[in-house]
Amino acid sequence: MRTPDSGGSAGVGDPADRLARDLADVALGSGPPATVEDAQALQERLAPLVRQEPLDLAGVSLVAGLDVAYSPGDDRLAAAAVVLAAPDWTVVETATAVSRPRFPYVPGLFAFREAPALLEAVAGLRAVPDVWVCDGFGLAHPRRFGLACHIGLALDRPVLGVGKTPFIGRAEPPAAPRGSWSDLEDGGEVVGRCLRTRDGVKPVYVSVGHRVDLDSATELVLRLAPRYRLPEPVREADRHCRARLAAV
DNA sequence: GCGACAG
DNA sequence: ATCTTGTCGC
Repeated sequence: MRTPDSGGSAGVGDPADRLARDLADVALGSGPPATVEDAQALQERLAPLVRQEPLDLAGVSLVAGLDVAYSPGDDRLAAAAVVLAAPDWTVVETATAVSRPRFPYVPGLFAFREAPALLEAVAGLRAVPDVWVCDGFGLAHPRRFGLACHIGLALDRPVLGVGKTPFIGRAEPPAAPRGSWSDLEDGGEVVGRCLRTRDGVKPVYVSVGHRVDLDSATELVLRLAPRYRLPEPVREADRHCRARLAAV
């Protein structure tokens, strides 16, 4: 039985566990931070909890994709969580949630806008994916704690981020062939990878969210994008959240 | 100080 | 994110 002084791995009284609960509270609606400063401080406290570790790709049979779409007319937004099965990435389950943004769009604080709705959609899923793919960044973030990290810690599952346009850092253009990549560097450290998923087509940016490493993330994204620039989970999630919004 | 800035 | 036509290329 676990007691407060039993020591060892994370218990409910642990600092790490407290932070994880703070994050879940924020993400699930006990209210966003009151100020930009509070939000940034929360990210700084949580960033050290991100873990990078190899992911056994041979054991990956279910992959989830997450994305959000905004309504042109009103202030609604729709989040989608989709699950695809290996090896051909057929969609096997989808869940969506419609809500309103509770935090303004501030570069770097993106997650406080989208994570609540995304986690609401995730809660409607029955499957247990082996790894999750977010539309956005993870460690490639000013405080090394982007959306993919928020989701990763909230779920305590392997998560990686795929961005379409550069946010922070610098990367040399990868060679033209699909599979070529270059380091995305910021402040003297490698925070992600600039990866070419199609011959001669604009690259994507891959970064670690939680419980994966860059090599695993890169290889997985490549496998998830056999035909289009963006990985299938992200494309499907994008398709579903838009459809949900259109479906009044 | 100024510009840049995921979705 | 969203507002937006046609067009070049595989």
